[in-house]
Amino acid sequence: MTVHSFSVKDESSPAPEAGKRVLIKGQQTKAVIIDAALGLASQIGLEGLSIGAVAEVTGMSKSGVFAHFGSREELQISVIREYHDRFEAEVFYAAMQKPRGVQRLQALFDNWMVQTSAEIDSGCIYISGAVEFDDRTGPVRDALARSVSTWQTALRRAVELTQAEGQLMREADAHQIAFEIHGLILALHYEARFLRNPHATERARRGFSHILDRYASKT
Amino acid sequence: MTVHSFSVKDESSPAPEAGKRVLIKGQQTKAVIIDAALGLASQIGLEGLSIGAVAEVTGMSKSGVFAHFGSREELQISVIREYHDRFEAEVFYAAMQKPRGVQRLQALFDNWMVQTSAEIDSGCIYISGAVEFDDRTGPVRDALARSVSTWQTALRRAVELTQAEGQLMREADAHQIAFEIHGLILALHYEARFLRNPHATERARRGFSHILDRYASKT
DNA sequence: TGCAAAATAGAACGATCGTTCTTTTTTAAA
DNA sequence: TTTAAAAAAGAACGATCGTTCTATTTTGCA
Repeated sequence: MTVHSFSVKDESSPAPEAGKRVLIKGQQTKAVIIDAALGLASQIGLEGLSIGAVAEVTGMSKSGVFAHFGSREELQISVIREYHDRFEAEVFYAAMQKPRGVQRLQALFDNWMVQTSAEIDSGCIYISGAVEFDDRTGPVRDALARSVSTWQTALRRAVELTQAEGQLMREADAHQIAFEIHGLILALHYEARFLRNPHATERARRGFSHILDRYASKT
Repeated sequence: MTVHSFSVKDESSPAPEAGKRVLIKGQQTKAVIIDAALGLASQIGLEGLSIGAVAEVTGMSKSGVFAHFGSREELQISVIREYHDRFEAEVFYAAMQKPRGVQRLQALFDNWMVQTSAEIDSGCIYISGAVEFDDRTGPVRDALARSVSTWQTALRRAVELTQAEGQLMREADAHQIAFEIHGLILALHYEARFLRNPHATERARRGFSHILDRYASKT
């Protein structure tokens, strides 16, 4: 209820005073664990994420890691939450400083591209997770689907704002536009990460401008 | 060398006479196993595929299943090969009876859509496998990448034929067109399978016609 | 029908998994 | 500095994994 935002902000923690150390030791460690777990999950997927591997990376014992979460599922959900927050910050909020309309939409797409095919390792949890959990049920799948849906809604709103600004056809279906944009990101992820195609980024970029052209308001 | 075809046909088996039983018992069983394994892999992925699960589904013992392949990797590769063959038959060859050009391209896309989001269970191994193996190396990844590349080449050829027929701009980059089409299929898979969005099929279809429009030869 | 070969089963291996329980160490407030 | 709580480690559990080895059954040709 309080967790997923993308534009709706609320603080659920006990209001930390600025500049003051409020994290007790356990919470610091937990943050380190989640960071390591996110790194691992980005490479080998949420399903491949094992507590033993996280323990090894962080230099802790398995039970030490486990104690912070109580179950592997809770660890996975924490990773999803962390990814959500970073995605929100680096893709969504980073684009919000652009003026609404096509500039902001372009910034969202650019940031999304970076997040999806970042040079080093990464790999997008929203994409790998969708494949891993599309046949499963349970809290992990729910958390993932909710996070993805939140982002999709935010993207669609950006499209609608662009329409409202008169830079995209008002009659167009924003869902359809968002669907086609999503496809470009997925193709980028597929080609860049799996097939190691160096032209993928340029193709996605051109595809996006094709979409803008197609739905451009006829002046 | 002899295995991946997509338009180049050659027989590597010892020429079975029509209508005659040539499969020795073991090969029949192997075919049953691969069929079951493909079904499992379509649901839980190539990485989730376990010999124990295949044994249970087929009513055999683990070692009985294992003996046919010698390793789990070989089983995975066999599954990829089987998927390749079915994909080729149901998507590629099924569309080859259409006249070259936009009709054939449309048929390829339609067949591909069915293969990707078939109502019941399924799930496309080319998509899930790409996510599972994008950070790995080895023979399984190689087999998968080779099979996908073969299909992409076939798709691109169909685009080029459509250009040659004068139904798509000759100046357009066939790679770019294939990239955008691929994106629609990936978005369809994502939305239909993970998010259970019932409108995904229609959106993919419309996206495809948008691509045809955009690259249409200016008459 | 007999018989070698092929196919399958069964048991066991080491490894890794998530999890539980117990013990030790570390933390942070009094 | 004392002390109770929090954090972390350590050992062990049952389960499952791929694989190996040996024994049994089934096949298909002579």
